[in-house]
Amino acid sequence: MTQPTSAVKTPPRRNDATRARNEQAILTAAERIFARHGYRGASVQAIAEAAELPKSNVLYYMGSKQALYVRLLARMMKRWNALLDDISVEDDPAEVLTAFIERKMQLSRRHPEGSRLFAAEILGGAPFLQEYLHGELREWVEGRARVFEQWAERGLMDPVNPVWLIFLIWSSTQHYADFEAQVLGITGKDALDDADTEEITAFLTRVVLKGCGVQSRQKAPPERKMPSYSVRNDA
Amino acid sequence: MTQPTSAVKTPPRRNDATRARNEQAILTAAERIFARHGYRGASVQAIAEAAELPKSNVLYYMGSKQALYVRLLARMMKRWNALLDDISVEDDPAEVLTAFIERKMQLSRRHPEGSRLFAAEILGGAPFLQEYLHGELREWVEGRARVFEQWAERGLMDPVNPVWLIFLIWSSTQHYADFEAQVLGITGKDALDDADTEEITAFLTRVVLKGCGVQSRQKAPPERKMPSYSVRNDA
DNA sequence: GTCTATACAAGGATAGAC
DNA sequence: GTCTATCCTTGTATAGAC
Repeated sequence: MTQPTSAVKTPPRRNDATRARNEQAILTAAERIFARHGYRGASVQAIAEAAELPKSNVLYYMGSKQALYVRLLARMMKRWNALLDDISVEDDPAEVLTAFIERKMQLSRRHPEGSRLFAAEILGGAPFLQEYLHGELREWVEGRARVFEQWAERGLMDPVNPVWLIFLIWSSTQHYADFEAQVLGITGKDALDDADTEEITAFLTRVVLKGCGVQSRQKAPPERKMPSYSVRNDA
Repeated sequence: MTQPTSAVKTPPRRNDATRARNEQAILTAAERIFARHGYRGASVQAIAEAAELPKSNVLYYMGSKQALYVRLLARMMKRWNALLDDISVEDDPAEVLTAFIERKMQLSRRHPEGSRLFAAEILGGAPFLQEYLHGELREWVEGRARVFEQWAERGLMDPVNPVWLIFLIWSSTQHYADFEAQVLGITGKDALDDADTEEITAFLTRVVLKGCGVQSRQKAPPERKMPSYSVRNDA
């Protein structure tokens, strides 16, 4: 960014690719280390080793440990915001809630480290995310909550507290990323595959929709392929 | 333990009370610090300051940072086990699930720091709890799962995957301790009071029971006081 | 632009004074 | 039994060699 595009002296040339590659390696490694040990517990040394780079290289690229951490948090918030599209009273409750649960599950599944990074930040009292939680996110929740209330008034779902409902969806989906170690320990699996994820998504969708008495205003109820699991899936 | 009960020379006498008081202070302080920063991120220094004792005093009483941490984990597992009573097919599904959700909420509410300590441990890959997760806890889950399955066979509830159901209850209740910072940020509250906790418990009970088609084999359905919240409870 | 060498604070743990 | 002083490691960050 600081370099003119067509400088007379072009010393950094093939280094652009190196830089991009190194930055990527650092970000990926750091997300894992921060997720695992929290901000304080993570050491630049450990991040550097995971990225297979010298320690000072990490600081050279990222400026400081804190800058790196904040950058990762921002990246995760960006991913998060990407699936927070607007909804209106006119939308179909069943469809909206189904899509909500599905996307949230996918986010946790695609970015488990980022998910845990976020969790660790909140667990520690959210020192870097106070503003976000009290501002942007709160407004988003209130907007959705108002729509849920209107649906309830129109008899499209039970009159449940919409905020608790949002928390229910967040927590139950987030669980599979944040508590992965527990999930794997109990199920005896090495990892959850796509089939597991689909089954869990179907289960959560079913319970939430039925539990809140959500009506589909379209044709058939959107109850996805009946999640009556066929075989017990432990070790 | 190393001291004979009736030694001729009884040098430690009035110190017993001091010791008990100091140990208690350390355990309370350490639980908070470990919960907030994880095992690595927590420093003995910070724990000592929170307990208002010199650093080496903490190590003197507890032996080492790791011993202190393990002790706190064990204490939390003990609290946890205390509410894991046995159930049988003969029990009433609605009652059992209601009690389950209620107790789990109470545990998170009474011991939020312990709850977060546990969460941080799992988030970090559960290095100290591998055995517990793969052994004791797994067996407990399997036992309960079998009962849920039998209930489903008898038509007392829908044939949902019992393991996902247990995870749903764990995650949705745990959320209010672990993600407290987020919950407070979004609701605009300073803290959740007893009324909030009761309302949330009622909401979760309702959604889970209804969502899983749980039948009460007794008289009236155990739907606790209808949780149709009356007033929006944000700031 | 990259990395080795180093500065200086904070980490866990212990020896020894009181 | 308690706490000060100290050891050695590890932490973040930077200066300067290449």
